Amino acid sequence: MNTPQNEEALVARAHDLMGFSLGELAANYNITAPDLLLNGKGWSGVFMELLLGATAGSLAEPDFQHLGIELKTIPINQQGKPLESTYISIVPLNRFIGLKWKESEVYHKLKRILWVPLLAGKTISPAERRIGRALLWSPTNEQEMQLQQDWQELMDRVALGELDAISASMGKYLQMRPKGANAASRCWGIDREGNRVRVSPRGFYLRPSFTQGILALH
DNA sequence: CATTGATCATAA
DNA sequence: TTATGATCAATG
Repeated sequence: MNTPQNEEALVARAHDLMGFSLGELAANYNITAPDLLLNGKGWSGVFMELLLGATAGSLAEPDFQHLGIELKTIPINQQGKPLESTYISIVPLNRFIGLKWKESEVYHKLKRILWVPLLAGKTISPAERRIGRALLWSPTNEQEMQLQQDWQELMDRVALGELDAISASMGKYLQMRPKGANAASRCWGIDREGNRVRVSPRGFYLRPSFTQGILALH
């Protein structure tokens, strides 16, 4: 799939997909949707990248590199309410020295997002999910201030090596939670004395209360 | 029933 | 291992 050359083309392409189920669209590509969501958690996101022509692959950059736009699918119920939090990026546990908000991966991804709602639910298979109205979004000044505050509070703890003092209950909009294959996963981090140590990987997530406000705008 | 901590699939 | 894409499931 070729990549859209501008925002308008990207949004138009996303709107053309509205109303289709992922199974219907997958058939056009001779792709089979996973039977169970458990075994294909990320499938709908990857498939939407294909449909819309994303270019970043597994790079730590916005999906549409030339447009500076990040793509996020978001599961919603019939009332339009998000069913899950939204993963944004990995937490830099070992390369955060001097890191400023505007240089962070979180900021670069959050500054412009194409949200693609998927009508979902426990009884709806991946193939049965239907595409809703896509929405191109950027945080308001007020939202960005709060996001930055959340990020700073969490990263301050990281910088002090106080990972054990961080819980998912911190952060008004942006939270920090485990992000790994399992609880035994390890990456490099810093302890309170500044030593390199093995720690469990974390990720930044947007709370459903925040994304609900975004989707409710339209 | 919303939330927090844990988990699944895949690429390089 | 670190990154992408996310949702699961135990718990309060």
